[in-house]
Amino acid sequence: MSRSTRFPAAVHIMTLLAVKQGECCSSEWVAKSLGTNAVVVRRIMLLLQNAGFLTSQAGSHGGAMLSVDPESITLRDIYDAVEEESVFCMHDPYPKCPVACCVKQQLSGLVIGAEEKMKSELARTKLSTITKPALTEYLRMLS
Amino acid sequence: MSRSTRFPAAVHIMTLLAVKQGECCSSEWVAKSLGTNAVVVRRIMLLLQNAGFLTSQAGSHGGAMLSVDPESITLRDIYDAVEEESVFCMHDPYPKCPVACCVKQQLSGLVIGAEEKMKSELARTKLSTITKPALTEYLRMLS
DNA sequence: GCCAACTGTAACACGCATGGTTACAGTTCG
DNA sequence: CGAACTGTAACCATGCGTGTTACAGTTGGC
Repeated sequence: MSRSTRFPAAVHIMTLLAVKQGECCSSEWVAKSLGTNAVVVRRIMLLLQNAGFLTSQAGSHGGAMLSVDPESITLRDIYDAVEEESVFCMHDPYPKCPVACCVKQQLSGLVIGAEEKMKSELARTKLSTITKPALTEYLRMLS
Repeated sequence: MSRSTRFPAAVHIMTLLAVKQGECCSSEWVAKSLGTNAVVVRRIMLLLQNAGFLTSQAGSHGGAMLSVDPESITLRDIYDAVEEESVFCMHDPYPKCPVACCVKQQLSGLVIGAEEKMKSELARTKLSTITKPALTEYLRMLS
């Protein structure tokens, strides 16, 4: 896979923390649900911490906890927190060709606009849209 | 660079052919403007041929020619022709965790929608929007 | 104070997509 | 026939993302 799975993983992490609201979750436990390694989870959690979406505590009985209301952030916020690269990658045309330069310049603006539309769509969905049904599923499993 | 430069390169190629409308352009010549190799150009040209956007002719004085009106196709058409992978890549969560499965299922639909918005934005721009100013630049260079 | 259970972080291996490059068979025109 | 092309295969280098191990630092409980 050439594209990053960080975004879906980050949403997954945030949802798990939301479901376990109030409890500290160890990266080991979270990694089980993601089907991956604890270190991978901690790497993504660091990005989410930098964005202020969760806090983590070292030491025994430590772990991570949500520090925002799922109602107050959107999928775009999560996307921006973990995915810095643009989905488009410009090539590097011959600088002395006027056609090449013209194309590059115009296209640059257009792809930024297109990517922005994608992010705007992500912004229309609150994290709670994901976490609420997940909580329901979780409670059903417990009973 | 992990993301593909095929889309910008393809738009660049189509623009060069539009500017040289009626003439056969060799992949060697196109490659100069792109700042890359002739084989790389031919690889992308094959995708554009499959989409019916250009035709190429083997043999001496061969090369490629545009086979569509720049007014009649959009950047989305070009994007779809050369870029098959989704920009989002789902992770593979632990299948027995109800939260994991719930997140994956919901997110799948949402990211498809977001990507569609991006493509829709590309569809708003005709190829001619790029080729017209490029032609102007080209003519200015000749004079 | 010590141990167990955590996080943070570095280091390295691995797989995979992309692009660069060379090579060569096939086609076409003069 | 030879020159100038395309189409295509083969191989390498590079970069990114992920998996994995290892280890220093922190915290709570005994």
